[in-house]
Parts: sequence; structure tokens; C-alpha cells
Amino acid sequence: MDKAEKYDKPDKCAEKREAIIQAALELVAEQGFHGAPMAMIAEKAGVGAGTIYRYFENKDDLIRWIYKNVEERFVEVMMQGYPEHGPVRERLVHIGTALVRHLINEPLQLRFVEQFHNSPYGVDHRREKIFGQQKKDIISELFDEAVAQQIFKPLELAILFSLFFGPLVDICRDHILGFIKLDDALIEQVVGACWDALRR
Amino acid sequence: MDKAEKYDKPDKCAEKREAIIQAALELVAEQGFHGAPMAMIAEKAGVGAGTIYRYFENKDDLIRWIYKNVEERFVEVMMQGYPEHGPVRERLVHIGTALVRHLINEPLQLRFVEQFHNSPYGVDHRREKIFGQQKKDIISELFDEAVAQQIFKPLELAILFSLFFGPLVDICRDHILGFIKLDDALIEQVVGACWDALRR
Amino acid sequence: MDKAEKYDKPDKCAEKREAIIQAALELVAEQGFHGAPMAMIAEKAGVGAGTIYRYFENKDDLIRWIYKNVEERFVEVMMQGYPEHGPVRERLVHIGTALVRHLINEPLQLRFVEQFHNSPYGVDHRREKIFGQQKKDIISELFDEAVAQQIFKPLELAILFSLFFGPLVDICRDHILGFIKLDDALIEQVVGACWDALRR
Amino acid sequence: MDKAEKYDKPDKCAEKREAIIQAALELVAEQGFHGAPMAMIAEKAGVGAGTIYRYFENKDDLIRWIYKNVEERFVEVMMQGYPEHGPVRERLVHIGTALVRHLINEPLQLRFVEQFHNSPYGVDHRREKIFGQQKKDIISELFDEAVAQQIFKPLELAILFSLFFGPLVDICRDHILGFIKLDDALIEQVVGACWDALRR
DNA sequence: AATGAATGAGTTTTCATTCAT
DNA sequence: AATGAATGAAAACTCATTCAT
Repeated sequence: MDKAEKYDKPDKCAEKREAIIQAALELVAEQGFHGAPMAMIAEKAGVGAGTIYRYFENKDDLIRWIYKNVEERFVEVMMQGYPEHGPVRERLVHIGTALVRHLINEPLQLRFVEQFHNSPYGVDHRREKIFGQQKKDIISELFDEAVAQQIFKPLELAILFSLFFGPLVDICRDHILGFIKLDDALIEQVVGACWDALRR
Repeated sequence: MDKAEKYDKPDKCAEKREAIIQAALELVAEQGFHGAPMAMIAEKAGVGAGTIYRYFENKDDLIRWIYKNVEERFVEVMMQGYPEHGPVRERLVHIGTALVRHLINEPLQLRFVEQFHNSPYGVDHRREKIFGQQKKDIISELFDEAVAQQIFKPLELAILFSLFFGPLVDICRDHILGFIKLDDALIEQVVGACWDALRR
Repeated sequence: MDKAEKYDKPDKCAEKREAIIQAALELVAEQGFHGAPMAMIAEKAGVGAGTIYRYFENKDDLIRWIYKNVEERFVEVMMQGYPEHGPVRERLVHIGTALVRHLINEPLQLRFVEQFHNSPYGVDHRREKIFGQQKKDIISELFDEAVAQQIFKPLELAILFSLFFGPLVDICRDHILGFIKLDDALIEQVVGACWDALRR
Repeated sequence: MDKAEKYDKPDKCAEKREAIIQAALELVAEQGFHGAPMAMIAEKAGVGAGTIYRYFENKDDLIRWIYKNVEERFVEVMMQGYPEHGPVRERLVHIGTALVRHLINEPLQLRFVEQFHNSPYGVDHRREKIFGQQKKDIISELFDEAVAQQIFKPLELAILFSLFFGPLVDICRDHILGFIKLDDALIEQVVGACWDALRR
């Protein structure tokens, strides 16, 4: 073993971990939890079956960790280029458009999240809604602000979220399944419709 | 065979079948497919393990049969008192209100359907959208008509369905989880918001 | 219930019993013991599952009873037209020819017997050789006589039986499976060959 | 890795596989397929139930693999010391004698093969006659040659095989069951009798 | 006497997890 | 640290037999 390898080691560790995550993500997304046994995840990741347990305590642990990661990526994407000081509509349209674009580019992530939500794993996380904690606040703030300014209907946050995000996730699924064909113009129209649902 | 027998015999059979269905529905709704092994369903239904296979070919068969039944009940509920000749808005509000009322009264059915949709079982049924075939046409016709009359936005049916049904199902889930508290007034407001999303 | 039925009853009983036997024989012959569950036998026989247990104590009992019956029919056939006072060769040829003709006319019986011999059921009966007890003696006597007269090789009865009946049963199986095509001339030739094996 | 490991490691693997095969062979031979559930095979082999599935895809796979192995051993034994250039009779006697000696030394193998032939497993293999493909040709060639030289009766190969191998297998079974007591002299006599059946 | 619905022990097979190497 | 063979508990499903009708 030479120096190069010595320095690689930490990387190899991270790489291995990432490979496991990616393998599990793909398998669960494509085959469901039934179709993703640990041995298969290990094989797809190119590691030994026992190795997974060096990085994750459990299958549960692995799954939950992936979920959290994917969730975070969703928020990151929505915050990228977020027009913090723009008008409410612009900010909302940015969020909706960014989310939809991301979901249809990453069908595995969408499928995984849906598998997760409706499974024993997702029971706990349900209450945390679609989005994480820290950054979600920015989105919550936007909605709160819009309600305060009497731009949005005077409804609870949870309901407003459902009105906005519910249809967007649904149409992404339909797109992935080939049921509809989304393009930029159509995305804009749908986001616009969701805006109409929110607007007073 | 006297009257007593006439009324008893069929009941015993149907009762047992119904007990199995109810047991499976509850277990799947509460614990997911993982948490609903055939032996547990049998025990909860108060029958022998082998008995289930007299009524259903398969676990798949059982699950699919329950799904179909639940689906049909959804449609029935929406069609009950449907103001066939009323204006579009009235008809739509009826459907939305009836659906929400039913779902929050039957949380097990909602949980079951969600489990089903995101599972190997649901892959096939996915394209059939949320609702059945025969009666769905009445709903589809309503939407088609509303588009033709330029009351709704000129979007595909799948998208219009997502805009309308997506949020409604979501808020029912939130209600069941105790996140929000739906009452008649609130249901009306939300259905109204969904109407706004559809309206031109 | 009128007289006619009263007198039929015993017949009906026998008919039912016979139907069960025939159904079981066919199923076992065609599908093996694995492919002949009691419920299927009952259905094929046109009786209730429980009814079989009025006629036979057990599945074992049923199977063993069929075997005995079939065995007896084999002996009967071989004894039909048996030239009791003819020369040894004539008697032997009669037996061999009659057996082969019967087996290829009743492939189900042959298949059944073979299934039986090689199965837990057959372990006990093995020692009884291919044929029953009472009538077998006539055949045994023939062989004994032929040995005493120094027509046959001086070998034990069991070995002489193997030399004679072994190939005959084998060629019948081959015929049934379509491997060879037996006709009267060929049967005679093969029986003749078996005779050669026995002859001093 | 030192020598010890080199020789140990492969052995452990092979040993376990061999133990499974041996356990299954014995159980099937002694109790039939009914009496050889996977759990019992595992226990007898001293391995976990799941372990069998690391070595064999299926129960079918296991059974078929054992059959193939046993079949090959039969052919090997018959070919060992085969007097390729000797006269027809010598070659035939070698084959018959070798087969009988092997079968009475390995009663489990004989019982297994018989179980196999008359079972769902054996249906496919039936047409391949008693012996394999590659090496069988040597035996077939011998028989063909003997027919061509007008040493054997002018009959199909399948019939000649039945005349020769049928009785031999039968007497081995009788010997194993204690019905007769084979020794070298007797084996020679019986093989001679089979030769007589074949000879013109 | 006849039925056939109900049963539950028994079968094959899978898979998360462990542990010797 | 990494491995992957081994495990055994648990799953779906079958079927001989019983028993209320």
C-alpha cells in the first residue's frame, strides 16, 4: 500500500457510503421496499453485505437517512436562485418551478419519497410535511407573509401547502409515468393554477 | 330449509369473508403491507390461516379486491345525491365535499388506498387515476364539459384531476393525523380553493 | 323417495366408490401423488371431499386399495384363457402376451403401479413382487415346474421373474411414452427374447 | 494465505455442499420425496435451512443435480476398465457386471434414481433412458455394432436396453431388499441370461 | 349418508443480520 | 475495516382430515 492509497482511504470510505446510498435509492425507487433486500443493495453498490452495517446501523437507518438526504436536496433546489426580495408571486413561482423541474429530472428521488411516505418508515415523518426543518422556514415565512398581506386565502399553513405542493407532486408523477408530457410552458400554467388556488 | 336457515347460511359465509376483508383493511392501513402477514389477518378475522384461501386466491388477490371495493365505495359516495343537472360548480362542490367527508369518516380506507398506490400492487392501477372506470366517466364528463364551456382552464384531464383531487386527499390525511381540524365550513373553503385552481 | 331409488341405493354406493377409485387412479397416473390432493379427487369423482372418508379410512387406504385392485386385474388378465394344460412355452407366452396387451391398453394402470412402487406407499408391498398372492401361485408353479423340468435355468424364482417381467413392463412404458411402437409381431418377438433369457 | 488455508477453505465449502447432497440423497432414498422436507435435509446435513439455498436455487434444482451426479457415476463405473477392443460379449458382461456391483454397493443411489424416475421430477428425463448422453453413446455403439454383426436380435435399441438393463436393475433391488443374495457367480449367471435374451 | 367449509400443521423459500476470517 | 457465508425466524401457501349441517 503506497501513499496515494493512504490518502485515498477517507475518500474510499465516503465513496463506499455514497455507493450504498445510491444503490438503495435506485432499488427502492424502481422495485419498492420488497424489491430491495440488503444483499441486492450490497451487490449493486459493489460492497460486501456486512459492510453496509459499518455505515448504517439498520436497514431502517439506511432508508431514513436516504429520505432525509433526498428531502434536503429538494429544499436546496428550491432555495437555489430564490428571489428573496422579489414579490410573493415571483418567489412562489420560483419554488414551484424549481421543485417540478427537479422532480422530473430525478424520478428516482420522487419515486423513493413516495415509497417512503406510504410505508411503515414514513409514519413518523408524516407530520414533518414534505419539507425539512431549517430551510422550510423560508417557505413557511413566504406563505405566512402572503397570508398576512391578504394575498393568500386565510387558511392554515398545512392547507395552503396541500393546495400548492399536492398537485405539483402529482403532475410530476404523471409525467414520469408517461401519462402527461410536461414542458416549460405547461409547468408555468400548472404553477399558475396552484397560485390561483392560494390567491384570495 | 326454513327462514332461519335461509337468512343464516348466506350470512355466515358473507360474514367470514367480510371479517377477512375488514381485518386485512385495518392491518394494512395501520401497519402497512409489511405488517399484515396472512397469519395475522387470519387471527384478527378470527378464522384459520387456510380459510382465507377459500375466499381469495392469493394475498395479491385479497389486496386487489379490497382496493377495488374501497374505490367503488368512493365513487358511490360521490355519486350519492349528485346533482346531475345542476351547474358545473354545484356538481364539482358536491363531489369534492362528498369525497372529503367520506375519507375523514373512513380513515382506514384512505390509509389503505395510499398504501396501495405506492406499492408493487398499485403499479398497474396507477394509470387508472384515483377513481374507477364506469362511474368515473361521469366525473370525467363533468370535467370535459367544463373545459368545453371554457369554465375550466384548457388543460389535460389528468392535470385537472391533480389540481382538484390532489389537495383534497392531502388535507384529509392531515386531518386524520391531527394536523388540522376540518369542519363543514373549512371543507367548503378548500373545495372552493380547488375550484379556483381549475377556473379560467 | 320411491322404490326405484330404494333399489338403486346400493348401486349408487358402489358407483360412488368406483368413481372415487377411477378419479384417484387417473389423477395419480397422470400427475403423480403430488398432483392428486383429496379435494381434487373428490371433485373429479363428483362427490364431496368428506365422502371419500366414508369409503376409505385414509388417503393411504384409498391408494393401497387401488393398487391391490389393479394388481388383481393384472393377474385376472393373465389367467384369462390360460392354457393350463399346454406346454410350458405356450403358457409362458400366454402370460407375457396377455400382460403386455393389458398394460398398453390400460396405460393409467401401468403408470399408477409405477408411481406406487416408487413411493412411501410401495415400500411395504415391494417384497410381494409384481403380482398378488393367491393366483400368483399358478405363475410360480409354472416357473417352478419349468425349473424342475430343466427347461429354465436353475435360478431363484425372484430372478426368473425379473428376467421375464422386468423387460416386459419396461417396453410397455416405452410404448406408452411413444418411444417405441408395439404390435402383435413385436410383442411376440420380445416375449420370445424373454423366454430365451429363462431357457437353459 | 498459507498451505493450510489453501487446502482448508475450499474444503469447507465443498464439504458443506457435499453434506447437503448426501443428506438429501439419503432422505429421498429412504423416505421418498414426501419424507425429505428441506428443513430435515438441512438438519441432517448440519446446516441452516437457508444455507441450502446458497448452493442450490431450488428444491428441484437440488434434486435434479443429485440425479445428474448419480447418473454420471453409473456411467463412470461402467466405463471403468471397459475392454474397448474386446469381443462384444466381453464388453457387455463388463458393463452389466460393473453396473450390478455398483448398484448393490450403493443402494441409496439405486433407490434415489428409482424415486426420481417415477415422480414429477423424472418426467422430463424419462426419455433419456437410464443412462446419460455423452458416454451412453459408447454403450449404444456397442449395441448397434452387435446388431449390425447379427450377434443381437434385430430389435430397436430401446427394446434391447430393456432386455438387458431391466432385469439387472430389478435383481439389484431384490438384493437390497434382502429378497435374494447376489454374489459374483450369480451376477455372472444373470448377466449371462440377459445376454441370452439379446442373442440371436 | 353426504357434504364441503374450515382448519392448522407442515412445506418451500426469503432476507436482515451476524461473525469468523 | 471489509467481507460474504451462514443463519433461522418468518412469510405465503397447501392439503389431509374433521364436523356441523
